Amino acid sequence: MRSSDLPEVRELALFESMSAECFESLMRVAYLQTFPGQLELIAEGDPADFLYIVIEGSVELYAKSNGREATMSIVRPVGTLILAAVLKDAVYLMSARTREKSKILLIPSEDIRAAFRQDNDFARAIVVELATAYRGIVKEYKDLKLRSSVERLANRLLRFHEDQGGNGSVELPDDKKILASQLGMTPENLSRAFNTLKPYGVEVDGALVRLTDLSSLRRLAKPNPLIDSPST
Amino acid sequence: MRSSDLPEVRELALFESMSAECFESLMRVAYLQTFPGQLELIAEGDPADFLYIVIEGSVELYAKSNGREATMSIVRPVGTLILAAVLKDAVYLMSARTREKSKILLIPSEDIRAAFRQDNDFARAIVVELATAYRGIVKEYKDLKLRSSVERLANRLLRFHEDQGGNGSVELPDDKKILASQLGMTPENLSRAFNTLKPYGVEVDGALVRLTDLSSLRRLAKPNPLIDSPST
DNA sequence: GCCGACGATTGATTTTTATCAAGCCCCACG
DNA sequence: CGTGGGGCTTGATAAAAATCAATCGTCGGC
Repeated sequence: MRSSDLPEVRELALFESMSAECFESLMRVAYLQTFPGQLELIAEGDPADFLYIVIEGSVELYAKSNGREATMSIVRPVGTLILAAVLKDAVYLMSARTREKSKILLIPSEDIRAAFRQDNDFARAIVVELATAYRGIVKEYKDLKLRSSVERLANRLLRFHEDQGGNGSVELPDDKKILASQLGMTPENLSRAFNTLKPYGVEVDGALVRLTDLSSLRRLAKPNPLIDSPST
Repeated sequence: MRSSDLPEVRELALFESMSAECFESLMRVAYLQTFPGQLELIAEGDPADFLYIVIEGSVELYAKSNGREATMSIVRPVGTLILAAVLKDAVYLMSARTREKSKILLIPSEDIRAAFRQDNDFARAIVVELATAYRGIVKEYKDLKLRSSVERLANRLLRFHEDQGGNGSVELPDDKKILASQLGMTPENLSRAFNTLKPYGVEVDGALVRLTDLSSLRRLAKPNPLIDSPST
């Protein structure tokens, strides 16, 4: 494919400082594919053959062990999956499935590693990307270790609220089932957690949540920038 | 200080491919200091002024929120703390305290970032270090999200056992209080978890644990290389 | 050598969370 | 149009984990 097909990829922080030459040669070996929904793109344990970049749609990263399964995160356009495995030439630690029909760019990992060796600016961009990803998961780990499930939900709602402009209402971006798994609880418990938050001005109507008493919700949630702010 | 003072630092994966020149100039601005035990080196939220490298002793990384506190990890010689914050020029997400009298090398973060800009081999070494750290915490997050506390303990014991040569007995590297916090449980619950493992051949005597029925313990723990193996 | 602090353990109890079961609603599909 | 399945909720119950309280033992400091 040609790089002109995907200006938005070129604008990714990961690629924008890359030399034109390197970028072109990466794009030449890349595949742009459209996948149906609910398709397993990656199974954990498989060798990392490709770097995946979500162009349209969305992808769920999840992990399994014994019979259990947990959603790790949702990747939306334009975002990359599992850069760390690609760089280390290791196996994937997480599985990935499309949530809906999605357009994905696949770049062979050997070519990513070659570009990383050749292009110093690219190597530096990767460092920033990895450092950001690392700090992101540190925050999620703290969230899970230091808070109860009701607190996690309250803080997540406040974060959504801020992301969405902060006008008192929130649109849940995914199914409640997935939200529950992201927050480390069962769907039943998520439902009950919403009920617990009712006295704090949380009114649920399907995917729409109204926050009618923010100060009281904040008092309960005690949001912490070192856990909740998106990119500190 | 002179680089000849610390051959073991030069041998760190992070520094070994660095140019002699860059390494020398980093070492010139570095401080080697000895701290007493139980001293708070870093408070989360502070700007990342230094990269810390543990030369002797050990350092506990922990996080706080509301009243609660959780141990994130223990760094032993020769290991680095909070590289990601240094590279992003951000605030620390975790606090750090010495566990015992410890010798620490401090390198101003601005100098680390300068070296990262100048020395391409160093930039690449950082990528590997960060990717490894990222995958490490992904595993811990999976551990916490997908297993019960007894399973976490069983798997941790099996990992210690392997690290220590696998001769049927295990020496716990830290206080049980810290082990409990690392595993995401209270000390009381750790004690009870050891008791529930007794039928699986786990005999505790202080910091010494004897594993007398490995196959039965493994059957319970169901170790998973994508969670438990140190550096996959 | 004694005291006090702290780690560890145990028991009793409460809180939190998961599991099991049933029912509702809505939408896609025949 | 009806029907079936999936997402969601609710209730009842069970399991897991935390909390509170008390005790024991050890070790360092006075």
